[in-house]
Amino acid sequence: MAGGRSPCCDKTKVKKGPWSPAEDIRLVSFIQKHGHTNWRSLPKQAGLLRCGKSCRLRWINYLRPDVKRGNFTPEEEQSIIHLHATFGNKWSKIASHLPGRTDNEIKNVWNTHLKKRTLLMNNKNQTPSSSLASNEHTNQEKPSNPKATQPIATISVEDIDQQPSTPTSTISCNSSGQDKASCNYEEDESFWNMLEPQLVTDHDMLEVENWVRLLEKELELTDQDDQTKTMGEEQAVWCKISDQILSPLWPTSPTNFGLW
DNA sequence: AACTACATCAACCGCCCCCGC
DNA sequence: GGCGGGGGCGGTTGATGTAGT
Repeated sequence: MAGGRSPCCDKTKVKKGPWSPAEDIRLVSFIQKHGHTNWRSLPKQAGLLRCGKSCRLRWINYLRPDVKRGNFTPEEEQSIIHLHATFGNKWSKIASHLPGRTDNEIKNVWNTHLKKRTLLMNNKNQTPSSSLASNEHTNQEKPSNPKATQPIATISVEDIDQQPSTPTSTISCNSSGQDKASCNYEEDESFWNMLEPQLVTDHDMLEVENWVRLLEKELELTDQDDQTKTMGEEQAVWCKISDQILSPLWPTSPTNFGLW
């Protein structure tokens, strides 16, 4: 890097740290309308004081509608162990075998849980359990297209509810507004359909714009408020978005939400 | 109840790869 | 073929939550 390439953004003019609900909404609505052809210019176009890379990370890891939230199932954990044995620290490669899971999430799970577990196993001179071996064939070579597979796991509302709630991880598949029934959205073809590129009509655009405007108005998330709201207030606002507005719409009624 | 240590995970940083010019 | 820019990846950090004393 001698000679120095230009930094991806002006570090003095970008906001760092946890994302606020208002920023999330801005990013989601912008990507819904325009997609993400250029991450570097996206923050400026979307009116975000963020680095393009930060936007990309936020979208990929948390805001994408197909991101699976909640605890990893034992099957997923075993898959990660096996895939790590095969690929090493190639987290994106491992993630490609686990639909809905991100490399960052997998990396975290490995570093916090699975690494220790495998070390313990190795110390005890044990091979992974027989159940693990039986899972090997079912999980190791998962096609990257999740549509072509059986669901690798079923996320239940209870699973998700067990997660510590953080104000920065909220536009997610959290159907807390629903009953305690499990959320088998992966089996729902409409869920996967919404991930496919679709023709965007003017009517769709209008609906999204209206939806975002309604949200911002209802929650008083105007630009002016962005500057003045305290973090606590933002968290409260975000709980409101998550519990009252997003949850009933997403993912059970993706068509209500947007354009995918 | 207060304090400390440990665990978790979202986010940042910097390097590398790929692709277009 | 070389160069530059953008995107992607992996390592690391720091804030926050939780358990233990």
